[in-house]
Order: sequence, then structure tokens, then C-alpha cells
Amino acid sequence: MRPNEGNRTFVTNARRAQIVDAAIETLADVGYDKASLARIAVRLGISKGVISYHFAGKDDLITEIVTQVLQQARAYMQPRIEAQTTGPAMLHAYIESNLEFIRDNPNQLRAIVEIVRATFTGARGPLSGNRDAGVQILAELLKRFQADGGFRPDFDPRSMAMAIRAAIDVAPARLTDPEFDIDTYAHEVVTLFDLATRAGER
Amino acid sequence: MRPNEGNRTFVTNARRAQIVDAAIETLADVGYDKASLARIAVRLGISKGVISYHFAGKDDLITEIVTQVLQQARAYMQPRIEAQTTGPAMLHAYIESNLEFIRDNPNQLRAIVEIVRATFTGARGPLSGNRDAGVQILAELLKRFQADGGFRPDFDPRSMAMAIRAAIDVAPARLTDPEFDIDTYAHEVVTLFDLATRAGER
Amino acid sequence: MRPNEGNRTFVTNARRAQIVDAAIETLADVGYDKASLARIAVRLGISKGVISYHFAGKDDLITEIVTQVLQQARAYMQPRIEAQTTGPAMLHAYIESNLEFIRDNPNQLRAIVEIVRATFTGARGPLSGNRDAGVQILAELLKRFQADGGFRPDFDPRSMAMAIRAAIDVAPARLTDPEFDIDTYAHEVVTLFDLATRAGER
Amino acid sequence: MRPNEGNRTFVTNARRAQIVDAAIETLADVGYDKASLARIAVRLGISKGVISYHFAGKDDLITEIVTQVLQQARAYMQPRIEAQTTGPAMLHAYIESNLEFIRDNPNQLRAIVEIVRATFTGARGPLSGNRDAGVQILAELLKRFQADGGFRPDFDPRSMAMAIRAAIDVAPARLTDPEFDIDTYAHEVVTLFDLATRAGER
DNA sequence: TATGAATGAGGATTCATTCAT
DNA sequence: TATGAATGAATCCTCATTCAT
Repeated sequence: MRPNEGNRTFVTNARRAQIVDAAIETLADVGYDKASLARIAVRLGISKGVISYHFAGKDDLITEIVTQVLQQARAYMQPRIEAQTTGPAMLHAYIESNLEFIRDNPNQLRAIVEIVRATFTGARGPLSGNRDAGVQILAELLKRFQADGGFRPDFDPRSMAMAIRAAIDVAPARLTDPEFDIDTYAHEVVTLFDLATRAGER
Repeated sequence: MRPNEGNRTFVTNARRAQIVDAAIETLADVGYDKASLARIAVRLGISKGVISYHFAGKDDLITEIVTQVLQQARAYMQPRIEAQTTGPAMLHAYIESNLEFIRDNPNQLRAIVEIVRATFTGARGPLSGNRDAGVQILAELLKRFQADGGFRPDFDPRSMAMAIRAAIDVAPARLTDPEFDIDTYAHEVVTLFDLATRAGER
Repeated sequence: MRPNEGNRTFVTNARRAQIVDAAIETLADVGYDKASLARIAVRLGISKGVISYHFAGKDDLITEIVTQVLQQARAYMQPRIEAQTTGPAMLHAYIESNLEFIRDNPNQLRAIVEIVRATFTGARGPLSGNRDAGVQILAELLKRFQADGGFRPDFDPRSMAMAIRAAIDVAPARLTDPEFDIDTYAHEVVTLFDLATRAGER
Repeated sequence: MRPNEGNRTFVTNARRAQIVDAAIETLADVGYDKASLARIAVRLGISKGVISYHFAGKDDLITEIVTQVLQQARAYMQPRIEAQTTGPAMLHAYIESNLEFIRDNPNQLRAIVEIVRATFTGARGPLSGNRDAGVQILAELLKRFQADGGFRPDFDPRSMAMAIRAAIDVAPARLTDPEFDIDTYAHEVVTLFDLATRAGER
């Protein structure tokens, strides 16, 4: 019998975590469609069946990864963002905490990006629901501070949010490039979107 | 015997073009990994073998798609960009012509994005070489006009180029969203990067 | 250590009975090949391992089901049949008690039929031995009363027994059909085989 | 590309027939659930993929078998049955032609019986629609001649049809039993149902 | 007694590719 | 040129069984 959510033993949770980790590394390594259960199992040195035992199916595993990483990301970033009181400070914190989290969890993020991208096309896969949740949340934040006068009033929050998220989401894939310095990039992106959103005399 | 590059007949070229078109539509429709040769062949109403006959393999077909689309894109955008003499005008033209080309050739671009994404990860696949050619070219342009004083001198061209390309490359996937208006987006992106790069007293 | 037949505790026997019941329901529900140990365990809310603990294997469980149901069936039908003294009365009792037992124990019988069917083919499985025990016993009965003059002397007892058993064994599967009335069917089958076996002037 | 029904080549049809034959033998040999595509392929000495190439899936293959065998059976039996003008003669022809066809095509019939039985349970599988077509058709025939006075008026046609079909359908599985003589059985079954349905003074 | 955990074989299906015609 | 045919590997998944606890 497969362990259902309610009552999982310690060992079960450890195995699940192990499998999730291996899956994340595999996704980061070889991409979504090459990240087969077999490959993940090999990386762990276990049988394919173990994964099937601990997860209802590939979708279940993928969902778990997304849930887990997003939760970690939220835990890291949310307090930093919500601590800010002005629009520019919020945006600064938003971009910086995002890119820092990416820097410190490159595989996790590469995996997520792989999943989102693979899932996005054709509305298939286990994510179909919350796919541009990220853009929407950021757009709401921008709109709020725009109303407060913290930003220039004449930009479209959704377009701006899309551009910001695009600038962030592109980072995980670049991390393998030795010429890419994510801290420099973070500083540049913060500055550019500060200039792009700042209220004031022109 | 398979026709080698040198001497291709008219029919051969027509078939190749046909197959490339069908492949582009399929990629745009169902994504990279579901875009099997079988699916492409069915869309054309031909046998799978035809594709194998005209292309050395799937990689060859993919490469051809990329080559062809990039060439079209270049043909459309390059004159417009090179007609400009100032940095801001060049950037305006760059962003606008990119997004216009995307608007007018959504399938081509979705296909390219699918290919890049699938190919990017793990340095495998037929694109491994020129993967951030786009970023590099744009970075060069920015650097040039930065030297001329057309842009503020203190941004990192490569980072800026990455952010710009990210904002552009995210568009094809959004085109299916009925709430997404690419013209509005184009205008917003032009404005935001104009503000972000503009030289001058602040 | 697995409990061997000799000394089984009360709890062990209770568990075995529980498992047998769940297995019967599962077999009746989803058929032989979909009746996996996992499904049976889920129906009981226990671990798969429990079944493996109490039974040497799937074959052992199946054998137990057959043994148990056949014993119940015999207990129900045998007295009724043996109480008769004439051929026609015996046959009447045989058919009627069989179909009544089926009516009152539909799941048990559906399970048995599933097992027999799956087992029968290819002489594999745990039943290979006593598979047409039913036909043989009935054939003996017919032969006996045929010798006594209770039936027409010129039918082949084995063929007749096969036809009778076929008419009976087909009933369990029909029970789910709302248009099928087993009491009507019982009456019809009794009549038809009465006519078919009756001795006498024609 | 898979050959669709419309335009099949000679070779394709030959292969399909070969596969259908091997599938029939396999079904007859080892039963429905053990009759995997792999096993069928091995019997033919071909790759599993060949079956997938010629048939859309297992269901497609099964459906083809059923269609083909039923068509052969109909072609053999229908003229014989329809040539009769009286009820008893019709029933005689029905039972006899059925059992002769079974005798001459034992594997085909064993396969069909396997499929029907496996499919029957739980309304799953590719046959769900026409499952007791056989009973219904026979019931109609009986009812017609009953109305004509060719049979005794007081039996229930559906119950009688069920019993007759049951007696017939049990034969294929018995064919492996060396003690079972299908011609004797046919004669006995004809006689018994003749007695059971015959109109007249009693 | 019972459980959770793991295994490895086997299930159907899809795929890119090859080859004879 | 084009096709149909076949291959074999890889996909995910389900299963009966075993074993340590």
C-alpha cells in the first residue's frame, strides 16, 4: 500500500525527500523530458519501483517538487519583501531576494524553470493551474504601490511584472555560464527596474 | 541516396520547406518533446520516412528550422535597427521590430523558443553553439552606443542585453493568452528600457 | 514465521476469513486479473504485506476462496439434493438449489466463476485438478437415476451434465443485468431439463 | 505512419492477418490476461513494435480478432440456419452449425470466449457494447417460431436462449479434453433442446 | 502479527531510425 | 523521391513477492 499523505513515517519522508532531491538534480542536469524516472532512480542507486512506491506517478513527483521549492522560495523571499514600505524598496527587495535565492539554490530553480516551461506548452501536465501566478502576484504589488504614488503612474503593471519576472527567470539557465555573475546581474536588474518604475520629474 | 547540400532539386527544396513548416506548426502546438516525426508527418499527410529521407535526422530538421526562422527574423529586423543612428532610437527599433516579428510570426517564434528551451539544458542538442548569440549581438550594440554617449555609461551591457532579450523572448508563449496584448506590451517594454538606459541628469 | 495449517490462532483465522471475504468482493467487482493483492488490501484498509503473511501467495489465497465457497455451496445444496428419491425430483432440486445459492451469494459465485475462467485456460493455476468436478458429480447422479429408469435411457450423462452446469454457471455473470430475473430463469431451466431428460412415451 | 483502414497494401494485410492469427493462438493457449503483445510477438518471431505499427493498440487488435472471427462464424452458420423453415429444424441447424464451427475452428472460438469473458466483467474493455448479442439474436429466433406454433408456447425465449448459448459456449474450453467428443455432444445438445422446446401433447 | 519498504519483471505504448522496394 | 515496414530502446506504470523491523 502506498503511504498516503496523512500518516507518513520518518523513513518514508526521508525517502521522498531523497527522491525529490535526486529528481531536482536530474531535471537541472538533463531537462524535463530527459528526466525519466529511470534516470532519477539510477542517480539514487535504487530501483525504479521505489519511486513508483513513494509517488503515485510522475505527475505526483513533479507536483511535489514544485510545491516544495515554491514553499522554500516563499519562505525565503516573502518576509524580505513584506518588510518594505515603499514601492522602490519593495521592488529592490523583490528582485534581490529572488536572485539570491536562485544563486543559493541553482538546481532547485533550474528544475522549476524546466517544469514550468515544459508544462506551459499546450496546457498539459500537472501545473496547468497556477502557471503565471508569479506574474500576477507581482503585478498586484506594483499596482498597489503605483496607487500610493511610489511608482510612476503611467506604466502597465502587468507588462512591467512580465518583464521583471522574465529578467529573473532567465537567470537559472545562465548559472552554468562561467562568465555570468549573478550578483552583478542582480545589481543591474535592480537598478534598471528602479529607473524604469521610479516616479518623478522627467 | 540522400541529396546532399550541394545539388538539391527544386522538388527536394519544396519538400524540405513543407516539412519545415509543418514542423514549426507542430512545435508551436504541442511543444518540443511531443513534436515527434510521426506527428509532423501526419500533419502533412505524408509518410514518416519522407522526413528521414530529406533530413539526416531530427537534429538536422531542428537546425534547419532554427536557421530558417533566424534568417527571416534577421531580414525583417536588421534593416530597421541599422537605420537608426542614436542609441535610444536603435533600442526602440530593436524591441519594436522584435515584438512585431513575433506578433506576425507567432508559430515560428513559439517553435524557436521551444527548441531553445529544450536544447539549452545540458548543452546537448543541435544548438549548443550559438545559444546566446542574441544576447551577445545586442550587448555589442548597447556597448557601442554607450561609448558614443547615447546611453547612461554605468550599466553593464551584457546584463542589460539579457534583461531585454528576456522581456522579448517571453512574449511568444504569452500569445495564446487572450488577455495579453502584444502591442501594449511592446510599447511598455520600449518605454521601460528607454528609461532604464537613458543618459542624463537625474 | 508464517502460521502453518496445523495450529492457527483465532486471530489468524479471523484475518484469513477477512481477507478471503475482501478478495471475493474484489474478484466479483473487477475480475480476476484486476484483482491484485494491492486492491484487496486497500479494500480492507490493511497493508499488502498482511496478505502475504497469511497466505503463501496469491495462489494460496485463491485456493482458499475456492475451497471455502465450494464448501458453503455443498453444505447448502447437498442435503436438498440427497433428500430426493426420484431422478426428476433430484434434478429439480439440483438446479433449483444451485441457482438459489447463486441468487443468495452472488459475489461468492461471481468470484468462483472468475477464478475458474482465469484458471481453466492452459491448465495453469491452482485449480488445475478439480476443474470439472462439478460436471463429473452431476454426471454420476444422472447415470444412477438413468439406470433406475427415472430418466430416458438414451441420453449421454456427461453431455447432459455439461449442458446443465453450463446453464447454471452462466447465471452469476448475468446477475448484474437488471433485466435478468434469476427466479424466472431457475423455473425455466428446471422445466427445460425436465423435458429433456424425462422418460416416457412420446 | 500507421496504415489506416482505407488504403492497405497487400503486405500490410498479410501482416495484420499473421498477427491476428498469432494472437488467436496465444489467446487460446494462455488466456486473455497472459496474452501480452510481447508473447504474441515472440510467437511470430517479430518485434513487439511490429504489432504497435499495424494496430493502434491492444484494443484495436482484440477488436479485429472479434470482428474477423464473428464474421467467419456468421458466414458459416447464417445460411444454414436461414435455410430452415420450421422452428425445430432451425434450432437443430443453429446448434449443429455452431458446434461444427467450433469443432473446425477451435482456437478462434477459444480466443473469442476468452475475450468475451475477460471483457464481460466490469463493463470494461473493447467489447462492452455487443456483449450478449448472441443471446438476443437467438431469443428473437425462438420467439418468432414460438409465435408460429413451431415450439411449445410456454417457455421464456430469453431464458431458453441463454441456456442454449451456454451449452454451446462451454464447448471450446472442453476441446482440449481428450475424453470430450464434440460430435457426440452436438447430437446430445440438439436432442435435448429439441425435447425441451417441442410443441405437442404431453 | 503486522507493516513499510524495496525489488525486478512484465505490461502497453511511443519514438527515432533504418532499409528494401 | 517516396513509402511502408520493421526494429529496439525508452517511456511510465502495476504487480507479486520478499524482508527487516
